[in-house]
Amino acid sequence: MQKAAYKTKQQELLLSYLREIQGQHFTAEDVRAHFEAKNISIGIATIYRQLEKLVNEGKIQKYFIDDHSAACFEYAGEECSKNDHHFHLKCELCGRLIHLECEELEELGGHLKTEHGFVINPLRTVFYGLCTDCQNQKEKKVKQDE
Amino acid sequence: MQKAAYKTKQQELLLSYLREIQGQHFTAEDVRAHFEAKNISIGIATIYRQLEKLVNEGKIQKYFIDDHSAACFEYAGEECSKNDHHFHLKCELCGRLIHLECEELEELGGHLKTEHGFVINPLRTVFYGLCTDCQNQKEKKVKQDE
DNA sequence: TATAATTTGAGAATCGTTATCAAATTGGAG
DNA sequence: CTCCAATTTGATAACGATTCTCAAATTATA
Repeated sequence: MQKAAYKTKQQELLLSYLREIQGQHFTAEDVRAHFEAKNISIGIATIYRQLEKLVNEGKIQKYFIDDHSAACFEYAGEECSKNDHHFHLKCELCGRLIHLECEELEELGGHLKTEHGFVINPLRTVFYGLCTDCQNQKEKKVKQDE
Repeated sequence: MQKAAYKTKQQELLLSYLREIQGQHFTAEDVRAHFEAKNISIGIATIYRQLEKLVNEGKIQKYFIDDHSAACFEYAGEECSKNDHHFHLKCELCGRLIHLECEELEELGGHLKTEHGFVINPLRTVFYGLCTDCQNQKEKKVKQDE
């Protein structure tokens, strides 16, 4: 038996905010700050609860980007959230999170499945490394240090 | 100027333990528990400090596997620690962490570099998904629920 | 409008990790 | 060996993100 779901003001407020910032990454604290700035009071516990619910429903994604810092969420939109299988690249230097849609990367899933018996979850998997800009910056820095 | 490095008992104890569990994953807490069991007292702060130092020296690797749970370390051995570029698969159901050495996966690095200008860091990147065993278990469970 | 189910939110609790700082240890120099 | 300065240790406090608790508020329903 499913729990009956009660609709609340807080849930609606959150959803409408998500639509506003569609495609952007945000933390629970970002949400809290947004509503505080608008003089709307929503408890942080409620925010975490609702975000978790939305994650479980597949409506938003949750990423663990930085070591032990805040979890990062993303609302990709009503339609694409379930079918959109893009991967994420995270630059370890500038912190940028890059969306990546790539056939070759999708093939990777097939390879892991057939050769290693592992079914990858693109919603959860993040590739860490250096983006183009930061590679250049790093080179410069190394030269400076020499 | 480099800080002079003083050798301490605690450092030696830690290193010899690392050699014991070479290739296995462990947390700071695991280390503490190990020494407690042997009635050797090493402060948790020291363990964290030494592990961090070894990470910076490239002697051990640090992984962020589970959401906000403890960081996971690994000592791959004196020789190979720097060249060893294996990836990790993490099963979201049973929590198992799987080492994966795979040429095709190494090619992935080349592709990301040439096509997307992104240099991947295998030490940091973890593939999430389901291992073979858990795929089967999950199927069973789904059937049960129907 | 009364009732029961559900959600909220303030604040406490948790947990891994880092910071603090006095006390202990280390490695040289004399 | 002994003294000294540099470094490391460890108990404990602090931290920050998140979860828990539970009474009060809100919601759907009869």
